[in-house]
Amino acid sequence: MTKDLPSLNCSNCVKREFSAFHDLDSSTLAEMSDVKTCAFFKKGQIMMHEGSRPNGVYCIHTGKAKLFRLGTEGKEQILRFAKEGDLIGYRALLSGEQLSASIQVLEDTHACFIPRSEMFNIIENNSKFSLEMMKMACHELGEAGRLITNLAQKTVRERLAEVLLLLNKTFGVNEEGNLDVSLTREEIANMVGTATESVIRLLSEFKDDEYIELKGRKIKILNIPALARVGQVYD
Amino acid sequence: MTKDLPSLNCSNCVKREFSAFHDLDSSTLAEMSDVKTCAFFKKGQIMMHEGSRPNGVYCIHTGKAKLFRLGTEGKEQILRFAKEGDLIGYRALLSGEQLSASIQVLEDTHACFIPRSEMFNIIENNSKFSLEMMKMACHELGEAGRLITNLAQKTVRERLAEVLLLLNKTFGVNEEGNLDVSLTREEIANMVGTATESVIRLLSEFKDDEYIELKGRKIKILNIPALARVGQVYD
DNA sequence: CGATTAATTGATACTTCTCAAATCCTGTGG
DNA sequence: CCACAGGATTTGAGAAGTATCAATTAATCG
Repeated sequence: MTKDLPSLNCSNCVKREFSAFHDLDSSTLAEMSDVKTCAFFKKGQIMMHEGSRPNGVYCIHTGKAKLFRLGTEGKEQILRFAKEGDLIGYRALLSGEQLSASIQVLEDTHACFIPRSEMFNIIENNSKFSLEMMKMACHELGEAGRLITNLAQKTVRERLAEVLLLLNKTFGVNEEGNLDVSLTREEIANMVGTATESVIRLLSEFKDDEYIELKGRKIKILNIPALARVGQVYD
Repeated sequence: MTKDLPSLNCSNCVKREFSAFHDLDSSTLAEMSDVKTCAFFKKGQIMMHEGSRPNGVYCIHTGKAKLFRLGTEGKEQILRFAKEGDLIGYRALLSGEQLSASIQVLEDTHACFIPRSEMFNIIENNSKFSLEMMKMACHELGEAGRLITNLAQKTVRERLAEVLLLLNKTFGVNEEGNLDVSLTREEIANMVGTATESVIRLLSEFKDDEYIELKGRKIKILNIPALARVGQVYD
C-alpha cells in the first residue's frame, strides 16, 4: 500500500525552490522530469551504501535522512542530515569516487532519482547550475571544517549543546514546540562523537538546568542563549 | 633580496601538471598568464586570513602551507596542508563565503595569484575545468568526512599514528629519509587534536617501539605497517 | 499485550589534560 | 663563529573528563 503520490513534475515541484535546481530553465526541467524516477523509502531504509558508486543522485521530496560513516569499531558517525530539497550522493558522483557515507532515512521518505547522465548533461550545458553545485560542495566543505575543529577542541558537553542548536536550525520545531526530528540517544551520541551514556547524563543535566525539556525522544529547547553559551557558539 | 624567479608563465609551468589547471587549453593559459601576479611569502607569513573574503586564489609554485581554523580558546586546528600545484582560497571564492580558515606558509613560498574575475571567467566558459574544480571540492569533502570520523572515534594514539602516515603520503621523504616537512610538536598536536605534551609522550613511545626515529623536528618513519596497525588505517 | 529495544543510573577504570619545572634547541645579533 | 635570549621540548604529578560495564526501568512496535 503505497501512498498516493501527486505526480511529481519537476517544473511545478514546490520543493524545487529549496533545491540546487531552483534556477533551472523550463526546458531543462522538462527534460529532467522525463528521465527522473520516483522512489519511496520506508523509515530505516538505506538510500545508498558507503563504498558503492552512485548512478545518480536523489533529490528528497519529503522526509529526512542521516549521512553517516562507519568508524573503526563499526560505530557510526553522523556527518550531516538531509531534508526536503537536499541532494543525496552528489559528492561521490561528482568526484567519481565511492560513496564515503551511507544514507539512511529517518522517516518515510519520497525522493526523486536523477541519473548520472542527466546530472552531467545539465552541468556541462549550464554553467549557472554548475556554479550552484560547486557552491554547495564548497559550503559543505566549510561546515566540515567547523565540525572538525569542534570535535578536536570542544568538550562533549559543549558539543552536545551545539548539536542541539544544530538540530533546531536544521529541522526547526513542530506544533508542540519540540524539535521536528526523532533521534535515539545513540544517534545523538553518534553526532556528538561520544558514548550514549554520556549523552543521557548531559541531556539530563541540561534538563535540570531548564535549558531543555525531555519527554522520551521529544526534545524541546527552552533556552537557546544558554545552550549557545555552553556550546561556545558565536554566530 | 628576493630570489631570482624564472618568469612564471602558466603555459610552460612545470607545476601545472599537478594543479587543477592541468587540462586548460593554450589560449586560456595565455590569458591567465596575463592577468595573474606572482607573490612571495616568507616562512611564517599568512597568505590569507580566516574571516576575510578572497579576491582570487593562489596557486602554489614552490613551498608548503597549512590551513587552520582558530577554535574556542584561540587554539589552532590544522585542517589540511597545501603544496606545489595546490589552490588556496578556492573554497571561499566559489561558495561566496568568508574564508573558513587561515593559510600560513611553512617555508618560503612562491605562489601565483589568479584574480576572481579570471577564475569565474574560466569556470563559466570551460565546463571541463568547472568539473575539475567540483571534483576537487567533492574529494576534499570526502576527506573531511573521514577526518571527522577519526576525530570522533579514534584515540589520540591512533590519530597520531594516522597523522604520521598522512604526512608521509602528503610530503614524502627527503634525501635523508626524513619526512619532508618541518613541524613543531604543537603543530602536530593541532593536527591530531590533542595537547602538545600528549604528542610528545606518544612520539617518544613510537620511538621506543622503533616505529619512528626522532632528531629534533626531523622525523623518520621506520615501520609503516606498524603505524597503520596502530592507527587502524586500512587503505 | 508481550518481546525487544532503548533509556537510565551507578560504580569503576582509564585516557587525556593541565600545570609546573627543567632542559634543550634555534635563530639572531654581535 | 659564538654566545645568548626566547621559544620549544621534555618529564612528572595530579586532576578532570569520559568511557566502559552491569543492572534496572521504561518505552516502543508489531
